[in-house]
Amino acid sequence: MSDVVRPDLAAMTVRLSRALMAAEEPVLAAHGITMWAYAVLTALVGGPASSQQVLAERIGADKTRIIPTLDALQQQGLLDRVPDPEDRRLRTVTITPAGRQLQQAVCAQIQRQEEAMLTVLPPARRREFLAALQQLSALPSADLVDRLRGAGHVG
Amino acid sequence: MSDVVRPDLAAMTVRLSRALMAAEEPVLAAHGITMWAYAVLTALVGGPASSQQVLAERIGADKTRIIPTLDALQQQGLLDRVPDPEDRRLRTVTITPAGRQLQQAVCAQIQRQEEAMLTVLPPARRREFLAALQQLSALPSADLVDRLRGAGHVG
DNA sequence: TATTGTTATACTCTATAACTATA
DNA sequence: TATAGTTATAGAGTATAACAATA
Repeated sequence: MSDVVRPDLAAMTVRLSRALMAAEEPVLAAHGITMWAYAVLTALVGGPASSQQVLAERIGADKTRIIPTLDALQQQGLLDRVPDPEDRRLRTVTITPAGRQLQQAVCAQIQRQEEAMLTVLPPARRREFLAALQQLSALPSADLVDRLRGAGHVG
Repeated sequence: MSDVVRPDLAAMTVRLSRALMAAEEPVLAAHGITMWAYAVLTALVGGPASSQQVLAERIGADKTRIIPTLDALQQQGLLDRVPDPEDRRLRTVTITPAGRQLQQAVCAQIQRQEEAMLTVLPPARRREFLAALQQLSALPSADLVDRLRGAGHVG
């Protein structure tokens, strides 16, 4: 199994990620939002965040890092920050209809681009690639790390 | 085709990349080299680089960015920089036997970790995932960008 | 003059640590 | 006292531009 020569996974995924992000940039710019803003909106599509910290963790960011982004999005009317009546330290973050609409528009355009790239892959391979990617990236971070660290006990 | 809901490719690959890089760090540190140093050594395994600029481009870096890395690797006896006799502006960069040995050791350890992670995938899916990743990351950057930008003219 | 390797500077991004308010 | 949100500061990482050597 290990005598098959291949580049490291990290090298390949980083390379791919860079190309994908570079392709996203003009789309995002055309809609007047940043990559982080898009990440925030996408995280809110599935439902409100009970606090800004929870929201930050959900997108792999620090709580301090998303504050300017939240300010901008709120000013643009794309999300709301409402103090939690039960604990006024917390702010529930909710996407607005305008925010949802923008996210959907950007998402559709980005995924259209991605599909164009994926046409290089034969249909079956493309299907399995997407499934594998979803499966791996759906793992909790801790699980991913554990699996990576646990090399040697390969069953 | 486009009514299948999935996260953006970039979101998934970036997430994966971060986990993979985090797992590589302790391995690299244990061998006394950085991520960029490992990238340089890996790029040289297949053969010498005709110039530092060529080498930099091969790993997606700027020519100025890898100079401290090259200094360190040379001092560690892991690569050689030899002025090209035909054009003394150029420096041919070659990996040394020690460098090759180190790269192989690190690579083996990293890929053992990666294999452990990939065991979550059914065998067929894992095979297609690796094949797809190699196919996509083997595309020249320009091709990748073109394919991404060219959404709509899907042939 | 144009290009490689090098260095130095400026800029962006990120992480850390204080500060305010609520509990 | 502990925690959420905020702000400010410091640090790492990156990009840009200038410089010396060679063509």
